[in-house]
Amino acid sequence: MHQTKHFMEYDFKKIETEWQAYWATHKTFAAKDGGDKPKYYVLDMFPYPSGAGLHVGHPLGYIASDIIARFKRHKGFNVLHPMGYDSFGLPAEQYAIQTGQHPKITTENNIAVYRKQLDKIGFSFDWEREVRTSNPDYYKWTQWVFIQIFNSWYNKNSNKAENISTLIAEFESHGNTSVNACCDDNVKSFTATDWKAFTEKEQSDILMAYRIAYLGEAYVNWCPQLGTVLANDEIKDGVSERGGYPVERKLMKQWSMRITAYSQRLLDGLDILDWTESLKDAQRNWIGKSVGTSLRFKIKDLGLKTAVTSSADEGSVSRSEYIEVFTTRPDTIFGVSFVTLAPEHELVESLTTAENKTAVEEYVTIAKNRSERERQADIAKITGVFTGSYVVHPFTGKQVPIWIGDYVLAGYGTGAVMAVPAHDSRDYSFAKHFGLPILEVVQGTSNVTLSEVEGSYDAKEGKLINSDFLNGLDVKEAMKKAIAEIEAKGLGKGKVNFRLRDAVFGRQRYWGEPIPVYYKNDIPYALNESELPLVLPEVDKYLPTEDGEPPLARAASSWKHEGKYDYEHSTMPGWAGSSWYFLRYMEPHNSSEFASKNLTDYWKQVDLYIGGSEHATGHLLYVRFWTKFLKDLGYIAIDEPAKKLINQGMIQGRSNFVYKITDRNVLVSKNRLGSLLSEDELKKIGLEDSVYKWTALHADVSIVNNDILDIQAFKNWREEYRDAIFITEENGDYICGHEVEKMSKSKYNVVTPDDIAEKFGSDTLRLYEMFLGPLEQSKPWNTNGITGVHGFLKKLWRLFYATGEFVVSADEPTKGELKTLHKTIKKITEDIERFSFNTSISNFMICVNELTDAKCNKRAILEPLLICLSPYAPHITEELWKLLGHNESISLAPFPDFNEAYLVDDLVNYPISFNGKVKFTLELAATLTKEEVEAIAMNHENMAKYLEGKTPKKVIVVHKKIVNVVV
RNA sequence: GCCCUGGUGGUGGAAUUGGUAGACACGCAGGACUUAAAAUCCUGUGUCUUCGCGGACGUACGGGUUCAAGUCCCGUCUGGGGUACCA
Repeated sequence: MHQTKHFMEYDFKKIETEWQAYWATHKTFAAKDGGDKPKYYVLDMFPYPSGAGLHVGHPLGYIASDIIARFKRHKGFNVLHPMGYDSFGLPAEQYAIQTGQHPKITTENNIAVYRKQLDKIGFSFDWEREVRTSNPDYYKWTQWVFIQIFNSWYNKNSNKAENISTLIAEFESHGNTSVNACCDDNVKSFTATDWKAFTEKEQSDILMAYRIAYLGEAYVNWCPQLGTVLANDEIKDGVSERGGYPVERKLMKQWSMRITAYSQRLLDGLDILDWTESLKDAQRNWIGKSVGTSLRFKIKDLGLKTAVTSSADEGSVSRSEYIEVFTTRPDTIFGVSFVTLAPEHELVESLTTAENKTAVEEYVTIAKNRSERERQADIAKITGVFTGSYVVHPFTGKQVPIWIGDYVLAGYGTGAVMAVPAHDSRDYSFAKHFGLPILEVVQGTSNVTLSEVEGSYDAKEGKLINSDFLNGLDVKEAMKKAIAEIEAKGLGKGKVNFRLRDAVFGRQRYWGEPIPVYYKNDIPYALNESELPLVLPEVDKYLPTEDGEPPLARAASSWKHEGKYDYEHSTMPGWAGSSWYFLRYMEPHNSSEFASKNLTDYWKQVDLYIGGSEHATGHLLYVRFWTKFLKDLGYIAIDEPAKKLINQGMIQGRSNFVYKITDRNVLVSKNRLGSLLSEDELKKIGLEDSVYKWTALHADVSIVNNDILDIQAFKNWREEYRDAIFITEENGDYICGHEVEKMSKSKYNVVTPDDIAEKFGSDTLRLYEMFLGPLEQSKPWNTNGITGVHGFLKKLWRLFYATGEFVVSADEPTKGELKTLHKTIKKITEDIERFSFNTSISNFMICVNELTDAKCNKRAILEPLLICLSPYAPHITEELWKLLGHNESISLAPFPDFNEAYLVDDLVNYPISFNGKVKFTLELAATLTKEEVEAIAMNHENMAKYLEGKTPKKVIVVHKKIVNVVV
């Protein structure tokens, strides 16, 4: 008797460990490199194995992708579903700095923890293909890609990257005058003869200006405390994301990637991708294309000394007589009331008149030294200074003052703007602040003039006024005409600008890929492919050297190329390894190529990519860039890494609080706060009256159940509260407060998947995470409903064990049972295909509820149901599948076919509504025509009651849907 | 500020193309089984009103389109995410 009982219970722990072991030993989920089946590649965004391990938020996306992977296998696809680790990164390095432990050890330990946690959830990853970016046999190929990029230039004529040798050949035969490349702005022109006469160093410098991976001067976010450069997305609120240290702007020689060469293609590529519009919008904004025109303003000669510029320019006139601006609103040219230069603008000094010199110098010094952080802090503060000089308006001939303002950025456009305060809010604020004129030239549709409202009219709609030859035109026409006029007069030309900046590629850190470059006579050379990998050397400390060199400068003196030449001391940024990893999974153990062409051709691109939206503008732009680059050079056949992409929402933490009276060891239950305390209580805690101050303290969520604190557990948890007095509710409960916050250790609100798996099993965890709500929506974690999905699994189990023993019947299913099954197959398939996992679980619940009510234990129904459910709850379904007598894993079974015939209803339930409000319903034969339905409804006994003697104006019958009577 | 999202019972959420709002689950209340608890099962549960039948209201708010609006349009409020003067 006892044994039978043990058998009939759903023993998830035993089932789950056994099946996880089975999948591992049978390599059930290994992907095949080819075959007759169509391929399907499902990828999760690369995790960084942090020391804290996984919390319940992390697996959300993995569970979704795993369901898809398993579903696609049932549907007959050859599925590639790999996992690995983006294992270079700052936390392990910070830990190394603090403790001296090699980041490699830290990383390995963390990975071991991750792996154990992942295995427990029952994912169908092909672990044979695991990759780690910090392994030399992986980063060998990251370095190889770098060398390809270093050895390439971007040819605007062919509109793709080409090997640098084609550029050198062009230089040797024609110089650079007819080269149409993406390169540094200030490259001088030279002839073939010049080129041949240049020294090796000079040639190297020139080529550097063309390379797609190049060493250049760049303003970077320098973090002195970390001794490294940070990317924009590694900075939050002006301080480093990790560590929270201040960050300043600094001009440094840095390795960079000419991603800007790909701006237009990165933008265009978005159109064909099946990504969410919001994600695509984020990328579009980040790339920031603006179409406008360049325009030169002649500087009014006030007897200033001749301006000196560093760059030669096209055209016959020396640029020093002009200020060039970029504008997207050439139509507003007659509204220009001043011109503003960035403080760093090269003409600032020469344009400053003697009487303004002191003020300008003072301003420029302050503005230049203001760190990014300060500039962000008082963004609202308007600062600027007048130079004393003027330009001449190209159409009116009037003089226009030249100002300097730090709202103009040196790095965008030309570093100078034509200010139209009436139609640009930034110019408007500046003009208001300094009392400069505001000239209205666009009349909005509202007919309200600017003097009647505060602020500028920025919209690109309306008619031009006060604008000479543009008068009466609408904005669009005026733009065209203005550009035509500007071009005709030789003042400028139509131009496109991008907000996207080149990406800094060097980090002054230890724990990253060494950049495969060495320096000989001050010239950087890339390593030969045969010399890869350049292995990360050992160092005594993970800090910069005393004279500010990166940690790699600490490597043994023998760490030199050919024993003599210094290697580059910077390492690659975190995004290097993740920019191509999806390709390595296609052939992770290839030692002669990053992946062979026949395999990249077979797997092509990721069919479904799941990950967090925080990577919208970082990782996802870089991986698109590298993919396009590798395509250009012919290494791969596709130019977008992922066809479809879904962002899973964040799972936030739900923190609990207890309330402590200041200076007393007394904790007050939430609902008693601010209420009167009894005489007894006051006496106990030594207070005169019920007025007191209190603070909220985080309580560990694991000792709080439905906001009720386990007081004893709390005392055990916190030594200092062992003797605390608890002011509870009347029933003796201590109620905690709660708040939604980020899940983190310091807030004691972390829930790990292990906790859940221990209590309810991994199948329950998987179902519950999906049941919580739509995948893409953010939501706080809370276990309130978990018993519901756990109960569902038990109910499923009981379908097989209704009598206490495992019994299934071979009887023919009834019409009703078949309907239940096929309705479920249909819904589940639709739901999976639109990634609506929460509703599919509801549908499974409905199905099991109906089968339970029907007392159905028929094999013909339960077998297909198990297959449908197995992507969601793989362990329990494997077990029941085996008990049904199968020897092979359920994951190999084909998905059941859906048969519409079982769903056809004989009757339709027609709601009868009056003016849209439903009053009663009618069950009518599905075969009835619209007219018959109308006739039956109108003659129904209830009709008179609701018509209240009125004649219906109109009756609308929507076939098989609804009847609406208009009265 | 700008861009993107969301706002539906006590709670998580459902309603796929405009066609019975609140599926499914939690919680709560009552009941069955049990010495008791756990587990399981049954019934009820949007709000107001009514003894009840029923009726009225109801998808953030205000308008509109429509025979019919959670769904479409206009305006407002509000939660969350991204971005930071990009001319």
